[in-house]
Amino acid sequence: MNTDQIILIPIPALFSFEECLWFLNRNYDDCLHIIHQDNIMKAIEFEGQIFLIRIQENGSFLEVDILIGESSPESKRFITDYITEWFDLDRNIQPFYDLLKKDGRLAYMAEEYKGLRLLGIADLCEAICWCIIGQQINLTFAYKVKRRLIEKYGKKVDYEGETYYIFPESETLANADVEDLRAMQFSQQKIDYTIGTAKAFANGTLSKEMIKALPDFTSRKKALTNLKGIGEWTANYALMKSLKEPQCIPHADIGLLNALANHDIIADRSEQNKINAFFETFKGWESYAVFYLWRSLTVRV
DNA sequence: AACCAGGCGCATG
DNA sequence: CATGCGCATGGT
Repeated sequence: MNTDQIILIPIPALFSFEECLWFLNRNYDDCLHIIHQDNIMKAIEFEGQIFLIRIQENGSFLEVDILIGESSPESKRFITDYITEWFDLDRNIQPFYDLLKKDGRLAYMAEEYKGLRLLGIADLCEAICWCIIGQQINLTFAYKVKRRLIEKYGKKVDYEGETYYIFPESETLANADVEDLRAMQFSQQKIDYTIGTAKAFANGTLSKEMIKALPDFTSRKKALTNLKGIGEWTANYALMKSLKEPQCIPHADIGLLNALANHDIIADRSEQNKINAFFETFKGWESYAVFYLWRSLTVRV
């Protein structure tokens, strides 16, 4: 490959590409990336152009190959930033590991999940739509619905017999056909929420930059929950995945509650005081604690 | 075959 | 503010 098509990104301490890939894969069918033995491929868009990138480990670097798309200083900068954010490479997670090791129930995670990073969703609209799809249904089904939506409305690029998709533009979703969404097994409410969210992004009422610019966590959450279909759970999830806010707790998340119960942190779902006390000990790292608890739900064989 | 899913909005008390 | 209900349907 032409060296001009290659980007090398230094790997930070406490980073495991393999752990991250495994989490992205798990046992679900996510259509926004394709994972092979030792690399991951994904289509992303920059200035109206679709890029296909392949990421793999190369010594102490992540090697990014630009398989489709014009390599330029600008596009390389964009891709580097994109991957840095996606894999949360800029964060020093040592303080989180120090907290993990202090908690007898979770200390094992510092070894078993060593180097796992909070995987992000760069596009805020995508993160919210994904939440809406996933509300109150099982993940296997949620991924099916997501795939139907993306295959119908997303941009795509073909490469060596595979198709790589990009989450639909908010403008496209804002004008999505209600009957189509029903056929994809969106409930009527979720159609309203999804199109409403897409419209807010499309008409400029809402944007990631706008949310970022708000002064504090509470006001950022409030700006999201003002939208129909975005409750406490969705707002926390979206801020965690898209803005990488460190203090997100998707209260009432069924997976989180199950994980807390598995670790004997709570006995049943009503023990809010115990949940609060637990997260109090992870002050400033709540999102990471949640993410690692989610990780614990899928056992590696 | 009943019960559960990475919830939310709205109506009540 | 807290609780309860309908939504909607696949997965286990």
